[in-house]
Amino acid sequence: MVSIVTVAKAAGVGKSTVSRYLNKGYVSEESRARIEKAMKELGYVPSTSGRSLRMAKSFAMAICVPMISHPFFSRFAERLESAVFEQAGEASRRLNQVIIVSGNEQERLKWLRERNLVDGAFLVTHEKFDPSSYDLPIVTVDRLMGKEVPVVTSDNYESTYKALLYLYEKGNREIGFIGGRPAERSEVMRRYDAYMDFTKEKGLPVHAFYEDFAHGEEMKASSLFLEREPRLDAVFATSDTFGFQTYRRANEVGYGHLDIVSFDGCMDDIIQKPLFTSVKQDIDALARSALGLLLRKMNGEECPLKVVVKTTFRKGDTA
Amino acid sequence: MVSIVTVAKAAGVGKSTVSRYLNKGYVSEESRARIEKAMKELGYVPSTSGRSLRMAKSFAMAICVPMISHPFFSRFAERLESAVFEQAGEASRRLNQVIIVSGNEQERLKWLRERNLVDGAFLVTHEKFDPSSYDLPIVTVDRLMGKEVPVVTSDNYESTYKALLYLYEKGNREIGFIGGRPAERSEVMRRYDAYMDFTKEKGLPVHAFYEDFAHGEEMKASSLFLEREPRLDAVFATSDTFGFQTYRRANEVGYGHLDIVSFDGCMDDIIQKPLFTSVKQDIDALARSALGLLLRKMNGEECPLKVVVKTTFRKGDTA
DNA sequence: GTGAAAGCGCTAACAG
DNA sequence: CTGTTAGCGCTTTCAC
Repeated sequence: MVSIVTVAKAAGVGKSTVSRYLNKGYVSEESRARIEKAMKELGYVPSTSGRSLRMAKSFAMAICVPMISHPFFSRFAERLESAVFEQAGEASRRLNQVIIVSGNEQERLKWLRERNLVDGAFLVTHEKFDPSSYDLPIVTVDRLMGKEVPVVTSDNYESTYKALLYLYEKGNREIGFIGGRPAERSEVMRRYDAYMDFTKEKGLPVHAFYEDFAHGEEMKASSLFLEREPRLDAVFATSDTFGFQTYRRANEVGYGHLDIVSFDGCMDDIIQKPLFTSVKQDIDALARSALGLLLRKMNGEECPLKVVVKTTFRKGDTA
Repeated sequence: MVSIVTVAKAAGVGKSTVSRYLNKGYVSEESRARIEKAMKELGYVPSTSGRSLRMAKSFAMAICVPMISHPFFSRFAERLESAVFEQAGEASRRLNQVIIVSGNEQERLKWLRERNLVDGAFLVTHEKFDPSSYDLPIVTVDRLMGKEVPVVTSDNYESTYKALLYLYEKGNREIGFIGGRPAERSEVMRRYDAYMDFTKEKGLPVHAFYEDFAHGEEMKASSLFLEREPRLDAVFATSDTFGFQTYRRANEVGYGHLDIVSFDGCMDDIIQKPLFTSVKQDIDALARSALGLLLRKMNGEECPLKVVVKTTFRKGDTA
């Protein structure tokens, strides 16, 4: 294997000079040129294990999601992964790999942490969890974990409010709300706040179905909801999965016309028809922001505690 | 940090004895007890970076998929990840982590390989690719890469044939076939073979739409297909996404009754209604088999070149 | 600016 | 069965 020593010999310098070159330390123009030449010729690539051992870092990070097969989570993971790879660079000492943890957050993260297999983590879960139990830089998406843990989120309140206004201005007066209530404090709850405020302000009746469903129970929830609320003319759903199931169920039971707006708007490539009218989260921006925050945290830099990413309203076929 | 030396001292033995203990070498009952005690008390956890450096291995593997947000791929990744974590064990030197590569297979795998960041890889892609360009143990799902690369796959031919027979026995005589034709040699093609054989044997007309679509083009393809074939009474789709889009499109244009069977059957949790009549792949078994093969390959053990996993036929609402 | 040397945690000879 | 030793590739003092 071609190591730093091989390069040093070929370039006729000491190995620490090569290391310094790699780490942007002071190196003369002369040495720099010879080192670069040697590296190119030998096809040198720095060894991550060497660095890891020496620096007690892994250059890897974990992304924890409840279920990787959920549309939003898988897309988030996808964007995050690209973002990490882009900034990894050629011979740098930046973050290299993303390890996906799907479910079992506590156990897996503990395991990875103990072995120094990750330098930081993103939490996109709602699992009950004590952040202080790990001394590991953490950034969450949507989840509020306390003053020290930065969170990246969408403008949940404003965009939900706007979507409701849209439904209202179309003439709807019986507007329902369906969604999963997070078990832990989460920015996602702002969507519910917006609904409650909106209905109050406009003097509309409240038709909310907001409980702690597991992912995968959307179908059941939607059925119950429509059964309980037989006179809605519109529904705001906190996720595509809820929106889709409500749409399906309404068709199935011949509910009559129902305007539907869903939050997320990330399933356009799977369900192209009907195109859901949605509040689209900017998943790419969420992922990039989250990465930015984590990198800062890991470097001990100043780090904002909250980043809000703008959503866009996309009119589709369902409202 | 508590290392092997800390443990050795506490136990009053040499560090190589501890190492031997860890690696199932010869250790006296006496030493074993003292080491175990010391480890427990100190909360020792072996360092992966130390091992990686010494053994020139990463204990990580890559799973390459075209798109992690595709239902089948994300579920496969999920199962694989659990399987890996289960066998990782307490203080073992087995595979530890799964690194997901979504898209950009060539570039990313090269990058990971150069840095010794993976010991092996699963390929679930159809990207054009020369396996010999990496000296890395590889196992594929469905894809045929040559005599040295083991493949895990479902009983594509038999199960497709059975599904077609089912449609036939329901009385259908105009049975269509829609699917994406893999760019590279793939076991998936056996589904098409089965269709061609079946129609020939039964003397049925061929209505096949089988081209090299990208993931995400299912909707367009289904529309074109139904336009071109206005008289079908049944369709066999090579994936849930194709099946779903065909179903949607047929409803949309008032196609008339159409029995649909889809391959995969992995979207039941997203699209619970209608429940698709499907040939369900046993994703968990596929993942476990693939892992088994890769582990063998990585250990240089004897390794079967092909493992076929049984599917099950599940009658739903669509046929 | 640069090189020599130490050492991160581990495994694998090797000699006992 | 066990301890000593060397060394994986790297970064980081510390003198020069």
